Amino acid sequence: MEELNYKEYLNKYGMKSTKQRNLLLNILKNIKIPHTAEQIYLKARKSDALVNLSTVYRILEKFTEKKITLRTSFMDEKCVYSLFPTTHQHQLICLRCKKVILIGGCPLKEFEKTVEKQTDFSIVNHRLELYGYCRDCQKIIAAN
Amino acid sequence: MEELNYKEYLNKYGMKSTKQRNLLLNILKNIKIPHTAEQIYLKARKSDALVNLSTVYRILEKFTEKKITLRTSFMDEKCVYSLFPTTHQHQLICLRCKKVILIGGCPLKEFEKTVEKQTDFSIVNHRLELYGYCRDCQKIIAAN
DNA sequence: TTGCAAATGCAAATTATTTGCAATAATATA
DNA sequence: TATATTATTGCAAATAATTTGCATTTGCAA
Ligand SMILES: [Mn+2]
Ligand SMILES: [Mn+2]
Ligand SMILES: [Zn+2]
Ligand SMILES: [Zn+2]
Repeated sequence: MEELNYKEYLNKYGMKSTKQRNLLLNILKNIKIPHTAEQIYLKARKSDALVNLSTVYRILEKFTEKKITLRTSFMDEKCVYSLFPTTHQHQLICLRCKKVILIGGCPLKEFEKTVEKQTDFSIVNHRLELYGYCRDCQKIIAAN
Repeated sequence: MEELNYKEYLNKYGMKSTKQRNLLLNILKNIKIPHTAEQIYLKARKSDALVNLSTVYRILEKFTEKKITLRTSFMDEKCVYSLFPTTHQHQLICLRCKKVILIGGCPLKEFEKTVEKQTDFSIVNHRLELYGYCRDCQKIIAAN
Protein backbone atom coordinates (compact mmCIF):
# COMPACT_ATOMS: atom_id res chain seq x y z
CA MET A 1 0.00 0.00 0.00
CA GLU A 2 1.58 3.20 -1.11
CA GLU A 3 -0.51 6.21 -1.92
CA LEU A 4 -3.33 6.73 0.56
CA ASN A 5 -4.87 9.90 -0.70
CA TYR A 6 -7.33 10.06 -3.51
CA LYS A 7 -8.64 13.53 -2.78
CA GLU A 8 -8.64 14.90 -6.29
CA TYR A 9 -10.07 11.71 -7.65
CA LEU A 10 -12.88 11.59 -5.12
CA ASN A 11 -13.68 15.27 -5.37
CA LYS A 12 -14.03 14.87 -9.10
CA TYR A 13 -16.95 12.56 -8.35
CA GLY A 14 -18.39 15.02 -5.86
CA MET A 15 -17.30 12.94 -2.91
CA LYS A 16 -15.31 14.07 0.06
CA SER A 17 -11.99 12.45 0.66
CA THR A 18 -12.15 10.54 3.93
CA LYS A 19 -9.68 8.14 5.38
CA GLN A 20 -12.21 5.36 5.02
CA ARG A 21 -12.75 6.01 1.32
CA ASN A 22 -9.06 6.39 0.63
CA LEU A 23 -8.41 3.15 2.41
CA LEU A 24 -11.07 1.29 0.47
CA LEU A 25 -9.79 2.62 -2.82
CA ASN A 26 -6.38 1.37 -1.90
CA ILE A 27 -7.66 -2.04 -0.97
CA LEU A 28 -9.68 -2.27 -4.17
CA LYS A 29 -6.62 -1.31 -6.18
CA ASN A 30 -4.63 -4.15 -4.69
CA ILE A 31 -7.04 -7.05 -4.84
CA LYS A 32 -6.88 -9.34 -7.82
CA ILE A 33 -10.29 -10.91 -7.50
CA PRO A 34 -13.64 -9.46 -6.47
CA HIS A 35 -14.23 -9.29 -2.72
CA THR A 36 -17.35 -9.16 -0.58
CA ALA A 37 -18.07 -6.12 1.57
CA GLU A 38 -17.04 -8.13 4.58
CA GLN A 39 -13.74 -9.25 3.09
CA ILE A 40 -12.95 -5.66 2.29
CA TYR A 41 -13.97 -4.68 5.80
CA LEU A 42 -11.65 -7.28 7.27
CA LYS A 43 -8.73 -6.03 5.20
CA ALA A 44 -9.55 -2.51 6.30
CA ARG A 45 -9.47 -3.49 9.97
CA LYS A 46 -5.92 -4.69 9.58
CA SER A 47 -4.82 -1.20 8.75
CA ASP A 48 -4.57 1.44 11.45
CA ALA A 49 -7.59 3.36 10.17
CA LEU A 50 -10.77 1.96 11.60
CA VAL A 51 -13.86 1.55 9.49
CA ASN A 52 -17.30 0.36 10.36
CA LEU A 53 -18.97 -2.36 8.33
CA SER A 54 -21.99 -0.19 7.51
CA THR A 55 -19.60 2.45 6.29
CA VAL A 56 -17.99 -0.08 4.02
CA TYR A 57 -21.39 -0.91 2.61
CA ARG A 58 -22.22 2.74 2.19
CA ILE A 59 -18.96 3.53 0.49
CA LEU A 60 -19.21 0.59 -1.86
CA GLU A 61 -22.75 1.56 -2.68
CA LYS A 62 -21.67 5.05 -3.59
CA PHE A 63 -18.65 3.81 -5.52
CA THR A 64 -20.88 1.49 -7.49
CA GLU A 65 -23.34 4.27 -8.21
CA LYS A 66 -20.46 6.34 -9.57
CA LYS A 67 -19.09 3.35 -11.50
CA ILE A 68 -15.88 3.38 -9.56
CA THR A 69 -16.60 -0.19 -8.58
CA LEU A 70 -18.49 -3.03 -10.18
CA ARG A 71 -20.88 -4.96 -8.00
CA THR A 72 -21.51 -8.52 -9.09
CA SER A 73 -23.53 -11.31 -7.59
CA PHE A 74 -22.99 -14.91 -8.48
CA MET A 75 -25.72 -17.45 -8.25
CA ASP A 76 -26.68 -17.44 -4.61
CA GLU A 77 -23.72 -15.91 -3.00
CA LYS A 78 -23.11 -12.49 -1.53
CA CYS A 79 -22.30 -9.49 -3.69
CA VAL A 80 -18.70 -8.92 -4.57
CA TYR A 81 -16.99 -5.70 -5.55
CA SER A 82 -14.03 -4.86 -7.73
CA LEU A 83 -12.75 -1.76 -9.45
CA PHE A 84 -14.86 -1.12 -12.49
CA PRO A 85 -13.12 -2.76 -15.42
CA THR A 86 -11.77 -0.36 -18.00
CA THR A 87 -12.48 -2.77 -20.82
CA HIS A 88 -15.46 -4.97 -21.49
CA GLN A 89 -14.67 -8.41 -20.16
CA HIS A 90 -16.15 -11.56 -18.74
CA GLN A 91 -15.40 -13.94 -15.94
CA LEU A 92 -14.47 -17.57 -15.78
CA ILE A 93 -15.16 -18.92 -12.31
CA CYS A 94 -13.93 -22.11 -10.71
CA LEU A 95 -16.85 -23.87 -9.08
CA ARG A 96 -14.64 -25.46 -6.44
CA CYS A 97 -12.09 -22.87 -5.30
CA LYS A 98 -13.97 -19.79 -6.57
CA LYS A 99 -10.92 -18.51 -8.39
CA VAL A 100 -11.88 -15.96 -11.04
CA ILE A 101 -10.13 -15.49 -14.34
CA LEU A 102 -10.96 -12.51 -16.45
CA ILE A 103 -11.35 -13.13 -20.12
CA GLY A 104 -11.12 -10.38 -22.66
CA GLY A 105 -12.87 -10.55 -25.96
CA CYS A 106 -16.59 -10.78 -26.21
CA PRO A 107 -18.19 -13.38 -28.47
CA LEU A 108 -21.60 -11.77 -28.47
CA LYS A 109 -21.59 -8.83 -30.83
CA GLU A 110 -23.03 -10.66 -33.81
CA PHE A 111 -25.41 -12.65 -31.68
CA GLU A 112 -26.83 -9.51 -30.14
CA LYS A 113 -27.60 -8.08 -33.56
CA THR A 114 -29.38 -11.25 -34.57
CA VAL A 115 -31.42 -11.26 -31.41
CA GLU A 116 -32.31 -7.61 -31.81
CA LYS A 117 -33.70 -8.32 -35.25
CA GLN A 118 -35.64 -11.34 -34.07
CA THR A 119 -37.15 -9.74 -31.02
CA ASP A 120 -37.39 -5.99 -31.54
CA PHE A 121 -35.56 -5.49 -28.31
CA SER A 122 -32.87 -2.89 -28.12
CA ILE A 123 -30.04 -4.61 -26.29
CA VAL A 124 -27.91 -2.43 -24.08
CA ASN A 125 -25.75 -4.89 -22.25
CA HIS A 126 -25.30 -8.46 -21.25
CA ARG A 127 -23.96 -10.66 -18.57
CA LEU A 128 -21.84 -13.64 -19.39
CA GLU A 129 -20.06 -15.87 -16.94
CA LEU A 130 -18.43 -19.20 -17.60
CA TYR A 131 -18.26 -21.82 -14.88
CA GLY A 132 -15.96 -24.76 -14.64
CA TYR A 133 -12.99 -26.17 -12.82
CA CYS A 134 -9.49 -24.75 -12.83
CA ARG A 135 -6.57 -27.04 -13.52
CA ASP A 136 -5.71 -27.51 -9.85
CA CYS A 137 -9.25 -28.38 -8.91
CA GLN A 138 -9.60 -30.76 -11.83
CA LYS A 139 -6.67 -32.71 -10.40
CA ILE A 140 -8.07 -32.71 -6.89
CA ILE A 141 -11.44 -33.90 -8.12
CA ALA A 142 -9.87 -36.62 -10.28
CA ALA A 143 -7.88 -37.85 -7.27
CA ASN A 144 -11.02 -38.64 -5.27
CA MET B 1 -55.73 -25.29 -13.82
CA GLU B 2 -56.75 -28.77 -14.82
CA GLU B 3 -54.86 -31.77 -13.59
CA LEU B 4 -53.92 -31.49 -9.95
CA ASN B 5 -52.26 -34.81 -9.37
CA TYR B 6 -48.70 -35.55 -10.27
CA LYS B 7 -48.35 -38.68 -8.16
CA GLU B 8 -46.54 -40.86 -10.67
CA TYR B 9 -44.29 -38.02 -11.70
CA LEU B 10 -43.31 -37.16 -8.13
CA ASN B 11 -42.88 -40.77 -7.06
CA LYS B 12 -40.50 -41.27 -9.96
CA TYR B 13 -38.26 -38.70 -8.25
CA GLY B 14 -38.66 -40.43 -4.90
CA MET B 15 -40.98 -37.74 -3.62
CA LYS B 16 -44.37 -38.21 -2.10
CA SER B 17 -47.30 -36.63 -3.82
CA THR B 18 -48.75 -34.00 -1.53
CA LYS B 19 -51.38 -31.42 -2.26
CA GLN B 20 -48.77 -28.71 -1.76
CA ARG B 21 -46.40 -30.21 -4.31
CA ASN B 22 -49.12 -30.89 -6.80
CA LEU B 23 -50.32 -27.35 -6.45
CA LEU B 24 -46.87 -25.90 -6.96
CA LEU B 25 -46.27 -28.03 -10.02
CA ASN B 26 -49.48 -26.75 -11.43
CA ILE B 27 -48.59 -23.17 -10.74
CA LEU B 28 -45.16 -23.61 -12.24
CA LYS B 29 -46.69 -25.15 -15.32
CA ASN B 30 -48.87 -22.14 -15.86
CA ILE B 31 -46.52 -19.26 -15.31
CA LYS B 32 -44.81 -17.76 -18.32
CA ILE B 33 -41.98 -16.01 -16.54
CA PRO B 34 -39.88 -17.02 -13.52
CA HIS B 35 -41.48 -16.25 -10.15
CA THR B 36 -40.06 -15.74 -6.68
CA ALA B 37 -40.92 -18.14 -3.88
CA GLU B 38 -43.22 -15.52 -2.47
CA GLN B 39 -45.04 -14.92 -5.75
CA ILE B 40 -45.62 -18.63 -6.02
CA TYR B 41 -46.77 -18.69 -2.41
CA LEU B 42 -49.27 -15.92 -3.10
CA LYS B 43 -50.68 -17.76 -6.08
CA ALA B 44 -50.93 -20.87 -3.96
CA ARG B 45 -52.90 -19.05 -1.28
CA LYS B 46 -55.54 -18.13 -3.82
CA SER B 47 -56.36 -21.77 -4.31
CA ASP B 48 -58.27 -23.71 -1.69
CA ALA B 49 -55.26 -25.74 -0.64
CA LEU B 50 -53.27 -23.88 1.98
CA VAL B 51 -49.50 -23.85 1.88
CA ASN B 52 -46.98 -22.35 4.22
CA LEU B 53 -44.21 -20.13 2.89
CA SER B 54 -41.48 -22.28 4.38
CA THR B 55 -43.05 -25.24 2.68
CA VAL B 56 -42.92 -23.40 -0.61
CA TYR B 57 -39.23 -22.78 -0.06
CA ARG B 58 -38.65 -26.39 0.88
CA ILE B 59 -40.54 -27.71 -2.10
CA LEU B 60 -38.76 -25.41 -4.50
CA GLU B 61 -35.45 -26.40 -2.98
CA LYS B 62 -36.19 -30.06 -3.54
CA PHE B 63 -37.54 -29.45 -7.04
CA THR B 64 -34.39 -27.57 -7.90
CA GLU B 65 -32.20 -30.32 -6.50
CA LYS B 66 -34.07 -32.79 -8.72
CA LYS B 67 -33.85 -30.41 -11.67
CA ILE B 68 -37.60 -30.11 -11.89
CA THR B 69 -37.18 -26.38 -11.50
CA LEU B 70 -34.46 -23.93 -12.37
CA ARG B 71 -33.47 -21.42 -9.73
CA THR B 72 -32.04 -18.20 -11.07
CA SER B 73 -30.93 -15.04 -9.40
CA PHE B 74 -30.61 -11.81 -11.27
CA MET B 75 -28.29 -9.09 -10.22
CA ASP B 76 -29.44 -8.18 -6.74
CA GLU B 77 -32.91 -9.46 -6.71
CA LYS B 78 -34.45 -12.46 -5.04
CA CYS B 79 -34.22 -15.91 -6.52
CA VAL B 80 -36.80 -16.85 -9.10
CA TYR B 81 -37.99 -20.26 -10.09
CA SER B 82 -39.33 -21.74 -13.29
CA LEU B 83 -39.77 -25.22 -14.68
CA PHE B 84 -36.38 -26.49 -15.77
CA PRO B 85 -36.10 -25.71 -19.47
CA THR B 86 -36.05 -28.77 -21.67
CA THR B 87 -33.63 -27.14 -24.06
CA HIS B 88 -30.60 -24.99 -23.35
CA GLN B 89 -31.69 -21.40 -23.61
CA HIS B 90 -31.00 -17.87 -22.48
CA GLN B 91 -32.98 -14.90 -21.36
CA LEU B 92 -33.52 -11.46 -22.75
CA ILE B 93 -34.78 -9.15 -20.04
CA CYS B 94 -36.42 -5.76 -20.39
CA LEU B 95 -34.78 -3.36 -17.98
CA ARG B 96 -37.92 -1.31 -17.65
CA CYS B 97 -40.90 -3.69 -17.46
CA LYS B 98 -38.92 -6.82 -16.50
CA LYS B 99 -40.52 -8.82 -19.27
CA VAL B 100 -38.46 -11.92 -20.07
CA ILE B 101 -38.07 -13.43 -23.50
CA LEU B 102 -36.47 -16.81 -23.86
CA ILE B 103 -34.04 -17.18 -26.68
CA GLY B 104 -33.05 -20.54 -28.03
CA GLY B 105 -29.71 -21.14 -29.65
CA CYS B 106 -26.49 -20.67 -27.82
CA PRO B 107 -23.68 -18.67 -29.39
CA LEU B 108 -21.01 -19.92 -27.02
CA LYS B 109 -19.96 -23.39 -28.04
CA GLU B 110 -16.93 -22.35 -30.05
CA PHE B 111 -15.99 -19.64 -27.61
CA GLU B 112 -15.97 -22.09 -24.74
CA LYS B 113 -13.55 -24.35 -26.56
CA THR B 114 -11.23 -21.45 -27.22
CA VAL B 115 -11.34 -20.37 -23.61
CA GLU B 116 -10.71 -23.90 -22.40
CA LYS B 117 -7.56 -24.06 -24.49
CA GLN B 118 -6.38 -20.66 -23.32
CA THR B 119 -7.00 -21.21 -19.65
CA ASP B 120 -6.83 -24.92 -18.87
CA PHE B 121 -10.21 -24.65 -17.25
CA SER B 122 -12.75 -27.33 -17.88
CA ILE B 123 -15.95 -25.42 -18.54
CA VAL B 124 -19.14 -27.09 -17.42
CA ASN B 125 -21.73 -24.41 -17.92
CA HIS B 126 -22.33 -20.75 -18.39
CA ARG B 127 -24.73 -18.02 -17.67
CA LEU B 128 -25.77 -15.58 -20.31
CA GLU B 129 -28.41 -12.93 -20.03
CA LEU B 130 -29.09 -10.07 -22.39
CA TYR B 131 -30.52 -6.83 -21.11
CA GLY B 132 -32.30 -4.16 -23.06
CA TYR B 133 -35.65 -2.58 -23.73
CA CYS B 134 -38.64 -4.24 -25.30
CA ARG B 135 -40.42 -2.52 -28.12
CA ASP B 136 -43.16 -1.10 -25.91
CA CYS B 137 -40.70 0.31 -23.43
CA GLN B 138 -38.56 1.79 -26.17
CA LYS B 139 -41.60 3.78 -27.26
CA ILE B 140 -42.41 4.89 -23.76
CA ILE B 141 -38.86 6.00 -23.17
CA ALA B 142 -38.70 7.84 -26.49
CA ALA B 143 -41.91 9.70 -25.62
CA ASN B 144 -40.35 11.29 -22.55
C1' DT C 1 -11.76 29.97 11.43
C1' DT C 2 -16.15 28.96 11.20
C1' DG C 3 -20.43 26.90 9.45
C1' DC C 4 -22.76 23.47 7.18
C1' DA C 5 -23.51 19.57 4.52
C1' DA C 6 -21.71 15.13 3.98
C1' DA C 7 -19.89 11.10 6.09
C1' DT C 8 -19.40 8.02 9.91
C1' DG C 9 -20.28 4.77 13.95
C1' DC C 10 -23.32 2.26 16.41
C1' DA C 11 -27.37 -0.15 17.26
C1' DA C 12 -31.51 -1.54 15.61
C1' DA C 13 -34.43 -2.76 11.56
C1' DT C 14 -35.32 -5.23 7.37
C1' DT C 15 -35.57 -8.95 4.16
C1' DA C 16 -34.93 -13.28 2.12
C1' DT C 17 -34.21 -17.65 3.37
C1' DT C 18 -33.42 -21.51 6.60
C1' DT C 19 -34.10 -24.46 10.58
C1' DG C 20 -35.93 -27.09 14.87
C1' DC C 21 -39.50 -29.46 16.39
C1' DA C 22 -43.91 -31.34 17.14
C1' DA C 23 -47.98 -32.61 14.44
C1' DT C 24 -49.76 -34.60 10.19
C1' DA C 25 -50.07 -37.11 5.97
C1' DA C 26 -48.47 -40.41 2.37
C1' DT C 27 -46.95 -44.83 1.15
C1' DA C 28 -45.55 -49.66 1.96
C1' DT C 29 -46.78 -53.87 3.85
C1' DA C 30 -49.01 -57.02 7.05
C1' DT D 1 -58.20 -52.41 5.49
C1' DA D 2 -55.41 -51.29 9.51
C1' DT D 3 -50.83 -50.16 10.98
C1' DA D 4 -46.13 -48.90 10.95
C1' DT D 5 -42.65 -46.14 9.02
C1' DT D 6 -41.00 -42.13 7.20
C1' DA D 7 -41.38 -37.99 4.69
C1' DT D 8 -43.58 -33.73 4.74
C1' DT D 9 -45.71 -29.84 6.73
C1' DG D 10 -46.83 -25.68 9.76
C1' DC D 11 -45.38 -22.56 12.86
C1' DA D 12 -42.29 -19.81 15.24
C1' DA D 13 -37.82 -18.65 15.85
C1' DA D 14 -33.02 -18.23 13.94
C1' DT D 15 -29.73 -16.61 10.44
C1' DA D 16 -27.27 -13.79 7.47
C1' DA D 17 -26.62 -10.02 4.36
C1' DT D 18 -27.65 -5.58 3.86
C1' DT D 19 -29.87 -1.22 5.10
C1' DT D 20 -31.40 2.55 8.00
C1' DG D 21 -32.12 6.18 11.88
C1' DC D 22 -29.93 9.16 14.51
C1' DA D 23 -26.50 11.47 17.12
C1' DT D 24 -21.69 12.74 16.43
C1' DT D 25 -17.73 13.83 13.75
C1' DT D 26 -15.32 15.38 9.72
C1' DG D 27 -14.03 17.65 5.35
C1' DC D 28 -14.02 21.62 2.89
C1' DA D 29 -15.71 26.09 0.98
C1' DA D 30 -16.25 30.68 2.18
MN1 LIG E 1 -19.45 -9.43 -23.61
MN1 LIG F 1 -25.72 -20.96 -23.84
ZN1 LIG G 1 -10.39 -24.13 -8.67
ZN1 LIG H 1 -40.26 -3.60 -21.39
